[in-house]
Amino acid sequence: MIDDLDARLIGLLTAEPRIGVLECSRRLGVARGTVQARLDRLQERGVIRGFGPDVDPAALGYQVTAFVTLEIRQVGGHDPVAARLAAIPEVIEVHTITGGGDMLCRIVGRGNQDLQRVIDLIVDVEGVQRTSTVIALATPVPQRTLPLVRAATRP
Amino acid sequence: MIDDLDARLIGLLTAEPRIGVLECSRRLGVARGTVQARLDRLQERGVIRGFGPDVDPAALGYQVTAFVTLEIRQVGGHDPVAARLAAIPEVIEVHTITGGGDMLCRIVGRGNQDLQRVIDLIVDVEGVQRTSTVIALATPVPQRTLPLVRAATRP
DNA sequence: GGAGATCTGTACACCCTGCCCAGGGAATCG
DNA sequence: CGATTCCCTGGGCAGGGTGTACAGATCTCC
Repeated sequence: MIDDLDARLIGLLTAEPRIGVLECSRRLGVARGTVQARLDRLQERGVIRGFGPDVDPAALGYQVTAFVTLEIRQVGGHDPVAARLAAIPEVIEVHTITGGGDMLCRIVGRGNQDLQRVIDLIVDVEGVQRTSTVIALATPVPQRTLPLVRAATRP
Repeated sequence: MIDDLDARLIGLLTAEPRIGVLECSRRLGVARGTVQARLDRLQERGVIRGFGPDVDPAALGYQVTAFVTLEIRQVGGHDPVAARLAAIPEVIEVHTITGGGDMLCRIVGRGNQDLQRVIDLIVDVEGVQRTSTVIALATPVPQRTLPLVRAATRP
């Protein structure tokens, strides 16, 4: 599925995204063309989705993160609700889920008070019946995929 | 906080991460030095954390995502638990939270059966008392920050 | 043992990057 | 109001990276 060289390449790019293909080849001890081919294939296969800028909401003033579990009215299905949620900028991510709730959203706000405003926006969404919110106080493990990449490596 | 030009720049880089500074300046209709300066400042201020490769766990074989709420034993605090969770590659993200539970983790697995293995690993973590898992069935809104960037723009 | 895939080393043309500078606005401050 | 400061522009320069192609050496799997 993934190679040791691939894993090291991803690790290197994660640690220092600014370096180019040539520098990668030097650090990894392989030819430049190899790095280029690997990168192309990783992107082709979808392992690497892209190199988009990693924006920090906190630096934008959105310093509070919360997770909202939604119960929605069964008629109409999830899609219309998801579409309306997507129209709210502070809604960062939406999943449909198993279990007690129907959907799980990650949202952000400029503060606890602002968070209330966002939650109100969500409650007002057509089809949403009940919400339950937990606030993220700290993030001991920020989002990461590197350990996964290493774990997925089969030499 | 953030400028319209900044927002357009981030939007452009999100849409086409491969383009360089010069191409950005052409598309935005500003001087190259300006783009360079903006980018530097955005990174300096932490708005852009970096340009790391965006790895898709699904393409690595981890096709199931789930959210696990943990209750932990109060003695000892969160940190030791977080450290042990961080040692599990399939644990992608950990937050401490308000409300019924104490921690919220995002985890992935190669399938529902593999997910059970990961959950067992978490249950076995010293200090974890109870867990409650919801599986993500679909992701109508994948993680995004662009709308936030636009919302944060003050001209 | 052979076919197909992959890596290496190299070469070439192009143009992008990082950096610096002088000048012109525009906004802020006293 | 004048002065200061900040930011953008347009330009130039040196250096090196990128995309691409190709032949030969290895490797791998059937």
